[in-house]
This record gives sequence, structure tokens and C-alpha cells, in this order.
Amino acid sequence: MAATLRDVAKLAGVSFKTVSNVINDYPHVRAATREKVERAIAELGYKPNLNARSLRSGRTDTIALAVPELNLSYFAELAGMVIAAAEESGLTVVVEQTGGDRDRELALLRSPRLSMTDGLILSPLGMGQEDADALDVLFPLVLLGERTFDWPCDHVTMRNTEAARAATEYLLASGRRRIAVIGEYEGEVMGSARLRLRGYREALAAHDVPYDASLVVRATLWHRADGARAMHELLDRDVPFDAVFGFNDTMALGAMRVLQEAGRRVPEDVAVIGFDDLDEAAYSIPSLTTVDPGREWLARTALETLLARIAEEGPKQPPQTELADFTIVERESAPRN
Amino acid sequence: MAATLRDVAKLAGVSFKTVSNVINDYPHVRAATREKVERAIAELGYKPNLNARSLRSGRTDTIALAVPELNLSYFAELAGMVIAAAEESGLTVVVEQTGGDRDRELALLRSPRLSMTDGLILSPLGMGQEDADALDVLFPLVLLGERTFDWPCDHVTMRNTEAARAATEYLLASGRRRIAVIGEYEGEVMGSARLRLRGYREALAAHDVPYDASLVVRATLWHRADGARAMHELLDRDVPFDAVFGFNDTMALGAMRVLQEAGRRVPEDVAVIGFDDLDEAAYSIPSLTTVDPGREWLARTALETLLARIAEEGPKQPPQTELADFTIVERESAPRN
DNA sequence: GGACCGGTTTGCATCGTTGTAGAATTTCGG
DNA sequence: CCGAAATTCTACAACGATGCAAACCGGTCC
Repeated sequence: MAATLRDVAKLAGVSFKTVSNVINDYPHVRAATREKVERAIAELGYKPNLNARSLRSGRTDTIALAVPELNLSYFAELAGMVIAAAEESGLTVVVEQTGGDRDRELALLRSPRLSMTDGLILSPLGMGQEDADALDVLFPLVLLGERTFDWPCDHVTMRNTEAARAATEYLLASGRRRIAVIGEYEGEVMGSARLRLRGYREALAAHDVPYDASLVVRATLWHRADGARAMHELLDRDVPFDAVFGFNDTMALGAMRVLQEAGRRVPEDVAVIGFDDLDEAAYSIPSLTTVDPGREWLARTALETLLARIAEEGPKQPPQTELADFTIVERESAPRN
Repeated sequence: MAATLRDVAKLAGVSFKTVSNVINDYPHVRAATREKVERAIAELGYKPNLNARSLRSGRTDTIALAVPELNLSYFAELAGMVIAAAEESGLTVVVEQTGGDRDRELALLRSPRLSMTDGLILSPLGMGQEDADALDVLFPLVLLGERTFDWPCDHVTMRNTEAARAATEYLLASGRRRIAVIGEYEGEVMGSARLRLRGYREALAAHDVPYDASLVVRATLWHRADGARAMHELLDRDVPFDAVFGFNDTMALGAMRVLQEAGRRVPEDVAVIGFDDLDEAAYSIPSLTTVDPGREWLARTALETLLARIAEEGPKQPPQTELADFTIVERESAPRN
């Protein structure tokens, strides 16, 4: 069907290996020959069969990216950034959705599908420290996530605890004292929920504000609806609060919506701060003060780290952890003062 | 490095072809042999090399999905649905971003990268009727889009004009008469912008409401910022209006935000209706009335259509167009009455 | 007892490419 | 104008799988 090297070779009157040499910019090809071959390539519309190339060369120029769900804006935007960065390096990206499910994450790590890729960038949610062994794999693997386990592979992550602490201190500095938290998730051993909660508690402790468990609301998937549900739950508890820290923007927006329905003014009655700096955080009513965890940097660095691993020869370097810098983006939902 | 058929065969004491037979569920394999082989497979942790398989069999069990940007929630959610549906069929999905750029769309159609896939689902934005030839390709191709050109390939799309007309009539029925439109884009020959504008005009005409060009605001990329910018432009024009029809939810949300900043009450002063029914439409303040173009159905049908094309043998069936049913989702930004 | 017959297993060619090694050709100093 | 050293090109063997067809096996039939 499609033209092959041999078809081109026949038309150009050279051996098929010469065509291969032209395509691969092998230096010792006479200009006249090269031109002849290129004309034949153009005439037949020849395109190399990348499967055959991969089989022979062992490189696929494809990577896999696994995120929980594209439905979550945070991961959609992150995936977009990774794909764009990969495109710049001439790489193709296979996107997998794990649903944040531990079993699916583990299954993916063992999947034969990975034989079609040079490596994997994984944003794990469900896995825990007990699964560390599953991460000790033969192929290049970079964890792009918010978790800071002790893991036997490269890891690009954000300063969860510090950022959460800074966010909480930001609220404290603006005079809030009853700060609710949305997104706690005890099923998660040491993921972002735990780390952010730790930052929150550190900030409280540093300012002698007592920790009150009735201000902490659980949410697992961190969807908008989870934020809304969590806020309903908080309102039902009927405890006073003057600020809310959503562990991601999506939940913060869902929560803010419910708050306003309930007649609470944001930020006058309740200040709201999120985490992620999604595009939409700038456009909500009121616009959402949030933490930018350094997403663009995370995406690019994850890719670069993976590429370095792929290019690596000889003895494996020890795993590295890269940390992004965060910033607090001040907007209306939580003014500085 | 990784185990191959031959390694397994040696361990099991059979020919490598028998191992292949076991893997492919070839029926005439003795139970004892099968078990022997399976034990060897397990012991070595053998995983088939999918590149080699694809080279030989011609099937990759991978499809490509090209959307403008994952940054746009509509496409992110759509991509998520396609990937999930593909996963159910055991397919891997390569995601490409075109930026809605004509040249990149055309380049993708000619890309050798497609040789790694069985087919392509493309959401074109930049291409026009003059590019129809580029769509007459040798590989299975399904257009998943909002455009209704006369195109030489399968096409899964929505009832743009009817839906836009219905949205406009919904606003008219609620008593609005000065209905602004955001998202017109003259650079686009017959894409969703044009079709939706047509529906808008049909509705106006049917109700004897004059068409007023000063109520039509242009926007190209349909991002949130474009909606915001468009609304600023509209406000600057200082023409009266009592409703806004955003050609997608993202712009409608951006516009609504600006409206409210400008002191207009939604829906009292201005009703707002969008198009797409994004997840977030349910959580804005006020929640956004919008058109659900049948996204889930679109995603699944695009995949099914592509799979049918891939499975097709013999003479090519003529291209088909599949149309999704839409519904209007009533929310707060534009109550029915 | 040999032909015949399922069911079972195997050998070989092949997919389209790249790597290696060597053959053919050109270049050039002497 | 010869011989050596480049340069240019080609032949052949992989990569790891599947498809095809032939070989094998034990049992049945005549």
C-alpha cells in the first residue's frame, strides 16, 4: 500500500540502503544521489514506517503520560503543557487515564503498552509507599506529582507543605483565624492532601491558632462537585469559620459557589484560597486567590528529566527529586488585607 | 534485555511459534503445553513487543486524537471521553494539539507519526473547504467537530445551527430582544462560528427581531480571556443589550465575569447562555444556562465510527455524517421565564 | 498394515527499517 | 598514470513478532 524504502530505491535507481542513508542524513552521500532520492521520495510521497524503525532501532520517540483524568482541569492543563513540550522535541505522547485508582496505576506500570514508548511520566494518586517496589522498573520513569514518598525513581514535584503553609499564613496575616480546609483524605498515606494538611497545621501552630478538626472536610477526587459537597457538609456542621483553604482550585471554586448560595459573602464573610492557579481561577466571581505551584516548570522539567533518563547510557544514576517554586497569586477571594 | 518469544520458548522447551500460538489463543494447543508455556511466560515476566507485532500484523491498536488544545475544557473533556472509550476497546490514544492552526492540522494529516496508528480522530478548526483534498487520505479518518463541510471522510458532528437557533429562541421566549453574540469569527469559512451565527439569525428572523451587527462580537480562540475581551468590547460599544449568547461556555463564563464587574446583574439585566455544557457551567455564579451538544455521544460515536472504518474490508463505504442530539440545560444565568 | 484423519507443533518467510562490514568508485599525491 | 586513501554505495543480517504451509503424532478405518 504505502511506499517503502525499496519502492523509493527502485524509482531512484539506487539500493534501498542508500535511501535509508539519505533519510538519516548519513554524511557520505553524493549531492546528485541525494537529490535523485529526494525526488523519488517526493514523487511517491514516501513516509517512513515508524514501527519498523522502532523495532530496529529500539527508540520509539513516543512517551506515555498517565494522569488521573483529563476531566480535572489541573491535569488537562498539565497534560497540554507536557504534550506541547514533547512536540518541541519531536516526541509523540500517549495519554492514559488512571482515574487516580491504585490498581490501574499499578496495572499501567506492568502494561505491555509501554513497550511502544521510551518512557513514562506518571502522576500517581492511588499508590502508596507499599507500592514503591512497583516503581522500580526497567524503563525510564518520572513521577510528576504532588507526593513526596521515598521512591526509587525520578520525581518532579512541588513544595506542597511549604506552599500550603504559605497559603494558610497568607490567610492568617489577613486576620482570619477560623480557617476551614477542604480536601483532606485519610485514605491517602502521604499524598498532597496529607502534605498540604501538614503545611496548614504548621502555619496554625506557628501562629498559636488551635487546630480544630471540625474545620477539616474530607474530599477524595477533588472535583468541583466534591468541593461543593464538602462545603455543604461544613455548613451543616454549623461551626463558625472565616476562611476556606481548598486543596485545589476546582474544589475551592465549587465550595465558593455553595458559600455564596448560602448567602455568605466572599471575601467579606469568608475568604477563599485555592491551589493550582488554573486558568479559570482568574475568571470566577470573585476571582480566586490561589497558589501557583509552578505548573509550567513542572511539566517541562518532568519531560526534561525523562529525556535525560532515556538518553542515559551506562550505569543508572541515582533517582533525583526536582522541586518547583511556588507563588501565591493574590486575587479577590482573599485580599492580602 | 526484555524477554522475547524465543526466551520463553527455550525455557518451556517448545518452539517459539508455539509460544506465539499460546499468546494469540490459537485453539489447537494442548492444555499441558499451554500451561507449560504460561508458566514460562510468568517466570520471565514476558511481555510482547507491540512494535514488532504491529510491524508484522499491520495493526497498532493505537489511534491518534487531534484537538486544538487541552487547555480548552471542552476539548479536554472530549479527549477524556474518547480515551476512556478507547480504553474499553483496548486501544491506546496518542493526543496531538493543533492549536486550531490550519497549517498544523494539514501537517498532521501528512505526518509520518500516523504510521504508528490505525487511524485518526481530528477536531479541525483552521481548515476550510479548500483543504478538502487533504482529507482524502488512505488511513481511517473521522472528523469530530462542529463543522459541516462537504468532506470526503466520516464526520461526527452536532446540530450547530439548530442548537444555536434553539438557544436564541430560548432567550427570545424569555422576553429578551437585544441579544448579543460572542464568538463570531469571519476567518472561519463554515465552522461552528458561522453555523451558530446562522442559527442565531434564523431565530431572530423567525421572530421578526432585526439583526444588529453591533451586537455581534468577534473572538477567535474561544478561550475565557477571549470572552472577557469580547465583553469589554461590547460594553465599550455602548449599545443596549439584554442577553448574551456565548458560542461556547468558556467564553460565556469569561463574559459573564466582565458583565458582573461592570455592575450588570445576571440574569436580571442580562441573560447569559453558553454552548457545550462543560462541567464548570453548573458551578459558576450564577450557574450557566447552556446547550449540551451531546458530547458523550459525540465522543463514543467518533470512536465507533473510526473502529468500523478500521475493521472495514473490501471497497470503501461512502463517507457518513453522524449528528448528535442537543438539549438546552436550563440554569440560573438564563431562566426560562 | 497402510492410508487417512483430526489435532498439535514447527520451520520458514516476512513486515520495513537500521547497523555493520565490505565492495565499488572516486580522489589525489607523487 | 599508478596506488593508497578517501568517499560513496551496496549486501546481508538483524529487530521480535505473525501467517502460511508443511510435518508430526496417535488413533481409526478399511
